[in-house]
Amino acid sequence: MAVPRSSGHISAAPPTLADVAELAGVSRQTVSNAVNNPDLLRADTLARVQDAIDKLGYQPNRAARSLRTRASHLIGLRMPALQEGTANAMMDRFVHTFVEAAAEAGYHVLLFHGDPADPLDGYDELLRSTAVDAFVVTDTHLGGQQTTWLQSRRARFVSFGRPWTQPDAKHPWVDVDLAYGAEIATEHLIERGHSKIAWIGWHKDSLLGEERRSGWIHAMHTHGLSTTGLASRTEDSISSGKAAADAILDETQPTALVCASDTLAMGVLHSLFERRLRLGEDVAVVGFDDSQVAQTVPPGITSVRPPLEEAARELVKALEELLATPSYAAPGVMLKPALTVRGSS
Amino acid sequence: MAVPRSSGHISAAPPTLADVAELAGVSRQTVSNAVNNPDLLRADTLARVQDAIDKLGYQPNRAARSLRTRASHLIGLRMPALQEGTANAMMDRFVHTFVEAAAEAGYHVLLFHGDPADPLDGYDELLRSTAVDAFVVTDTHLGGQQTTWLQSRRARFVSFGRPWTQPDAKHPWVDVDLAYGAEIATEHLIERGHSKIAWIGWHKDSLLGEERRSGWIHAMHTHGLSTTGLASRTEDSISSGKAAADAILDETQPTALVCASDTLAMGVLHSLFERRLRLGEDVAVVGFDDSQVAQTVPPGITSVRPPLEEAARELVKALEELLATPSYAAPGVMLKPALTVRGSS
DNA sequence: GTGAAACTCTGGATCGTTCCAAGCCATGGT
DNA sequence: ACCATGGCTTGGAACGATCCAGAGTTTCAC
Repeated sequence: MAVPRSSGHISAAPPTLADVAELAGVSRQTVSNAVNNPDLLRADTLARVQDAIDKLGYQPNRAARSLRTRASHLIGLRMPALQEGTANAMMDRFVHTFVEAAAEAGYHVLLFHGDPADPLDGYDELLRSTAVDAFVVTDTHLGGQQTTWLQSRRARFVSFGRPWTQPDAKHPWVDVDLAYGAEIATEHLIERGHSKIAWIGWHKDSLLGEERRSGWIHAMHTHGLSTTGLASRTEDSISSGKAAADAILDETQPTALVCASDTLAMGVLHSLFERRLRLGEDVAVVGFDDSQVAQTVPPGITSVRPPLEEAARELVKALEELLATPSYAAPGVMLKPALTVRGSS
Repeated sequence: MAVPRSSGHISAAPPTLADVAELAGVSRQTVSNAVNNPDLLRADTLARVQDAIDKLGYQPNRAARSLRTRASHLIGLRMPALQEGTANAMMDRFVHTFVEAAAEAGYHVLLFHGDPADPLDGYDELLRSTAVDAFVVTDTHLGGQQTTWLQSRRARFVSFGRPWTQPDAKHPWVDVDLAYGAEIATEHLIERGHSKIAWIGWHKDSLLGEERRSGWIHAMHTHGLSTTGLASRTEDSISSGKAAADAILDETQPTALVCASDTLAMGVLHSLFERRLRLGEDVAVVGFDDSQVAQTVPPGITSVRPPLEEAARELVKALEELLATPSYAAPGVMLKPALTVRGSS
């Protein structure tokens, strides 16, 4: 249009490539190259164009660029269901680092919402409208519906969580070895002199639950300790954690408990509170997730801390490769958690 | 182009408006109208076009639409700084409802990250590249930098948090009346028979802190109770909450404490834990924010619960109006919190 | 039966960017 | 002096949608 803009700084309509080109006295394409392939330009031309860009405060229009390149530089993330009344806010930490790492790689995160009852809801629309370049899927342990569906649509995605039910899945994934987590938690308690160490975990049909439980069993057996009468399986809620603790404390009188989640650990704390037992002195407790609750409850709950920051960064790395080479098939990455020791043990 | 696509369902390239038009035997514009202004079409034509749309699984390409209409249907939200070691994860609840409400209004949320040291970082790029239609600003109590800057750039935005330092600000905002929150918290304790009720709050230069404190003072004075020696001002951390509680419990021996945050309340709990005092029996405690920690710690901490869900919905409503009528100037909305009573009082 | 208004539908231009193929201009070997 | 070479730059076309002005069709009053 060649309509000269006053300053470009506070003007209502942002400057375009053509404006920059005119100011610098070059063609549109040269400006585009200056932005995307600076090494194609002669040094003096580049400098001139850069000056014009800075002067106008030019930023390429995202919609136009997306349209032409068929890439939005957006990564879709469906909001995990919010669980009130539990201790688990770890998604916060994950999302935070993910957004940060994605920004460094030139991607922004598109948060969307889907009907909690339908794990697929929301993906389709974004995919069809080419609104995002890829997805991050988070709740793979609830069954592989999302990943199989996305694969069938040839959508690009990475998952935080191994493909539990599809050993042949080819998408990149990152997960945390929580069997190992349960193992170091149990061994920590053994080192502290405990030998009657109970397990409070989730129902048998929870893949995650059985995974964690196996770590406890392995540690116990390695050290020649019996596990009979020491295991309990229940819902992931405070009240059922309390009920399980009540039962096991009455029956077997363990001196320490390993819980499959901080939520269950809080249930145990409720049981201890009622019995007027002192946490960390009369009974030791270890939780999972290293949630804010574990961090702040006096005297602090020892907890298995998943390396969410590292997981987020690994996922972004995988995404970059995936988007650079469409055929990219990464091996999954399994990360090891660490134990954060606090007053409860 | 008129290249016929095989099925449109699993094909790599999504169907376009032209594909639909060809299949339905109408022009592109007619399809566009079918999507955006269905009442302009004759009933039978509309049905025919709809059929074609369904058959091909057509969704308008977002980039193309954005380019032409200059609207991205994205709302920018800068990730609030993550505070580990505090009890405050309320942003989670807010963001969740916000994303949900925004989705209903046809908007998605673009999460971005900015240098924590620079409250403006990140906004500029998105604004210049016309990546978002508007922003939601959240931390207004840290000073009005973001809002004044956005206003000067003529950006559209709403804020969660009143314009503390600019009484003449014209953007829509929603906030929670936390002076009222402190008031009902204090009155709740008075009703339970307490009269020596201490306040543990933030430093004097914290606008939020003084706001909440005034509610406590008001309630105390209304009931003819003295506040001398009962107020304490400190950092928002567990350790300083504990220190403040230690000091005030030694000096004035209050029977109840109102804390400006759940984090401070947890500090108090640490102090009680050390002194072997029973929470809710020997000493009553009320917190702020109704965080997961307050919900889960035995026997539960009574806490002032901000209506984050309602706030998020109000903000989306304001956004819709703002984007519909650019000159829209809403009065701010002030919401009242409620008290969630638990075992700690 | 006729003209105008109302209703439907169409084709071309456009949003701002990148892709593509071709053009320009020095350089250098013959 | 000439043509090939390669580095830089250019104008036109395209991405997929909507805006706009106009064309075709129907409806209805006179």
